Amino acid sequence: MRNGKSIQERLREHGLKVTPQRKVILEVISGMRNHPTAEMVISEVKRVEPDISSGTVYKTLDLFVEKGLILRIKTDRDVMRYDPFVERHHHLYLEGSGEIVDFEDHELNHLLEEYFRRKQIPGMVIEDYRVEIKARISDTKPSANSYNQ
Amino acid sequence: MRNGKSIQERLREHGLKVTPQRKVILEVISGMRNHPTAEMVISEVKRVEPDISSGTVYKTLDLFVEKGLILRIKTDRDVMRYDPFVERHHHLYLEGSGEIVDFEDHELNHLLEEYFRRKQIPGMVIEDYRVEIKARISDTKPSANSYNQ
DNA sequence: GTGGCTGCAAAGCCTTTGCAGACAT
DNA sequence: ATGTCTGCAAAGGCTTTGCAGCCAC
Repeated sequence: MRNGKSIQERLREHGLKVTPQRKVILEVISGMRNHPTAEMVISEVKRVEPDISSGTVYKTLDLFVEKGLILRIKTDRDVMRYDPFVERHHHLYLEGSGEIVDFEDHELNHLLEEYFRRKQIPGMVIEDYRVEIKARISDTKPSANSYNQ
Repeated sequence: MRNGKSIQERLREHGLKVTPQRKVILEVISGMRNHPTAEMVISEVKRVEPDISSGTVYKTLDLFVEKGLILRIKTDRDVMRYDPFVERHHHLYLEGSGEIVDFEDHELNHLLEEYFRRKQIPGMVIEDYRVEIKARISDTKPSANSYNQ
């Protein structure tokens, strides 16, 4: 509904059989823009439909990734995370909180498109790319730079 | 020795007590440029010094990451991987094999440096960034571009 | 001498798997 | 009608943890 297509349509378009569980899971994760862990998806899903089992959610998330409905996000520790937003975008990995925030910027996309159009890697076909940005919240002192530790 | 500093020096410089185990682990991982998993490091380490325990390797890898001697690499499934090469560089994630290959390119680094110098993200301090590139080995037809699938 | 490090093994945790029954098409 | 999906629970696999003894400084 957010993008004009019903949940059913989106499932069917990706060659998936429509079941109540899949509808709930896709609906729920589509609304989560915080790059949820499986556990976060599970608890949201169970809020809507308490009888869905965790195993089903795991299996379904795998399936959605495989079919391109969602992305699996790389993390350097931690557990698996998922992203319902599949267009090209980048990620800010926040130090400390461990939060992952979307970073979309037309200029950056353009820059990289240009670059990768020119740059060919011998023997390779580039399928996708994204920038992972490590960042931290700046100390709340907009007035001056603060050096700490 | 590869970069003019002894293993001991590198440990001490990073504020670490020098132990035989740490020397072996750092020595071994410094020579591995294939982004090894913990398991791969462990088996290499045990080849040199069979009595080092796996737990110690895990603890030591964590410590090295924390102290900035090595990097932990993001993967979207799979297990943890490590990278002894800490300068700015990018990663090619190869479809199929799951291999991760270093990608260094001055032009790309320059492009991004420029970009991030101009681009400030409000409330954030950018600490690091790298591009993750999803790629696959192209079919072995060097003569012409090959369109497949 | 002492705080930190190691080895060992067990525990922990997230995720996957197997299977019988239920369901979508 | 049937091939697939679900729920349940157990198994799996990687990583972490606790603790006693040892070691680097």
